[in-house]
Amino acid sequence: METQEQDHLYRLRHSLAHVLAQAVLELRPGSTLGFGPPIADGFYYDFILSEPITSTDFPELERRMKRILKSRQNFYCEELSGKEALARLIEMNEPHKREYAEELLEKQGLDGLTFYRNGPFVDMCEGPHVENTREIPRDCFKLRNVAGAYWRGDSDRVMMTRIYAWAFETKSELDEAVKRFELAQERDHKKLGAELGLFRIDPEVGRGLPLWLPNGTVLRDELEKLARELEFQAGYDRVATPHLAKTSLYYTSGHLPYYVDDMYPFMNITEEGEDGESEVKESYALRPMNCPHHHRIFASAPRSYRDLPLRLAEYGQVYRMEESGAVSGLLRVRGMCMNDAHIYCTEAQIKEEFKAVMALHERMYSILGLDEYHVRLSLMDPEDEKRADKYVSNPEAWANSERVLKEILDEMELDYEVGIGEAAFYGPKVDIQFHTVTGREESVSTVQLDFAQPERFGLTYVGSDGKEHMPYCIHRAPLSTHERMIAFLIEHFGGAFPTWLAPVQVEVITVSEQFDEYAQGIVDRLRAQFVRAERAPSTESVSKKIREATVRKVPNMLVVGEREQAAGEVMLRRYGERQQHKMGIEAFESAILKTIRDRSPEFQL
RNA sequence: GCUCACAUAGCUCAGUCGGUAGAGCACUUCCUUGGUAAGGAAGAGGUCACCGGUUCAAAUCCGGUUGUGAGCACCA
Repeated sequence: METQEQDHLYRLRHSLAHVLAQAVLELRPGSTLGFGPPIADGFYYDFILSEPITSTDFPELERRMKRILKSRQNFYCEELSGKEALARLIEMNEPHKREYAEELLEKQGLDGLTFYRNGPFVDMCEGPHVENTREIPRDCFKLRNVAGAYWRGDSDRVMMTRIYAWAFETKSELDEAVKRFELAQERDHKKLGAELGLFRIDPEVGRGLPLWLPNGTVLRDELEKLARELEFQAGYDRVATPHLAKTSLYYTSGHLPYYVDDMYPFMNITEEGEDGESEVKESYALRPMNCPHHHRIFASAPRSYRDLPLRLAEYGQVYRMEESGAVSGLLRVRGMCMNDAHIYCTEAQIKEEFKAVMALHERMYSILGLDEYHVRLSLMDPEDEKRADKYVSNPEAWANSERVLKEILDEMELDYEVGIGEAAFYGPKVDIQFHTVTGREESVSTVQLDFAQPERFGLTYVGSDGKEHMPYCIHRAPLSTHERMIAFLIEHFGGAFPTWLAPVQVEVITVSEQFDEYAQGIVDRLRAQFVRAERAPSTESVSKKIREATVRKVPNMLVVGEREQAAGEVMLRRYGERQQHKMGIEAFESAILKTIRDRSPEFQL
């Protein structure tokens, strides 16, 4: 039953895509078609338009679509032979459809193709569709936005105009989805980041180079503290390395030439040669990743199998010249600080270390309250295996590490999807995928088993047999970068962070100025215990001060007046709760210290 | 990088037909000492993103640049 419903929704969306195309061809005669599939929450259709369309044309398009729905058009399916299909597409003057048809017939060896007709509109399409447009409520869809999209998802091909739309079975489901989306936008990390004074991206400093404001810096510090503690317990050693290195380091690492487009241009120090020409004396690069520095630390001393696994950890700042259109808020930046570590181990230790890394992920995410993510095994696309610009050539090692990663995930009984073509240039990886509140998917963490770099760096350890062996390297960053992780945390909590993470943990609010001294005493003793407590300005009304603290999403408010002062008490008002709790100062202090120490999601009364 | 849209006070926004700029909040000062989401008053704050063009006159129209957003491509 449920799948039937879903099938019907699929057919409805798919049919609406044809209705949209029909309306667009009415409004912009001479336009040609790309693809128009159903997607989550609706559908889209791609066009090459004879005249541009913008969202100001949406009312007119929607009117036309409704008229088409009302006109009770039947959907007819027609099967044509390959020859007939191509002839039809030529006649229809649909070059992109024709290109795709040729590919389907030649490469995939199909005998024929189906066409669907409804009213005057004909489209080459697999179907399925509804039987008649009257099955589609006239108020169950809404045009959403217009965007550019490359034909066949290929940036070397033409850019088409894509019109997105929402579509559901009923108007109420549509309204709900639109409402949900609008609410999600309220949680957008860019919006909350500005409102809560967490970070700012200043064009004067540079695109994708966020400035961390005091409140946001608290989030970074707390995350670093979390990582330091859990990684200490997991046997990591902390190191610290510079943000740049000689360019030659990246030749050794193999990042050049694969990665050069993502690196800031090199800093060349020149000197005038004997011929008067200036020549490059030294060249430095801002690092796009931390691994080469860590590899040099591994190489800084002779290593024995007794030293392994060696786990080198650092919150390392890296810089990547992301393309201008990719940069967005904190999600895609050009300067970022990564919860990085490299684990050097023997072949026999790989599985145990990898599993420990996955377990560390789970522990960190459970503390942060993040439970909506999925695991992706990212493999190379076999079609691109030979492409030297895409993947390091070492078929045996690729196959080997692919097998090991699969075995580990299966042994851990983790649910995971497989992402073909998502591998790193030097090996397959396990990615942890999150969705933003508005539905965009991003990798938060990447775990990689690296066979290539230890070899390129000539890393070795002396085994129990007295001979030199090459270590394996596991790259991991469970807390991602500060930038991306904090973007997700802001959206996850809607800016209302749990006490341990909150920039201001306690706001002390006096009923009137005469209790300022009492309030200051509370602030002082909490701050002495490293609780981030503040006193609200004393010249405002109580209501105003409560509103201010609420708007700033401070998790704990303490209201104090005559009654509290007399009894040595505080009145605790938690963010989002109306119920208040009266308690002694000592009781509050020990409760909040425990809440912070345990990183508890709720205040422990 | 590509397509489209947008850019007015710290923030959210208004500004009609082209006639040299406005509100609320925030900020500063004063009054108010108030018991649970905005107490009152006054003040200050702008090269209307930038550069150029059209015009007697440009926030407004045109072109370019930069930045931002959505989407596409990219994403160790």
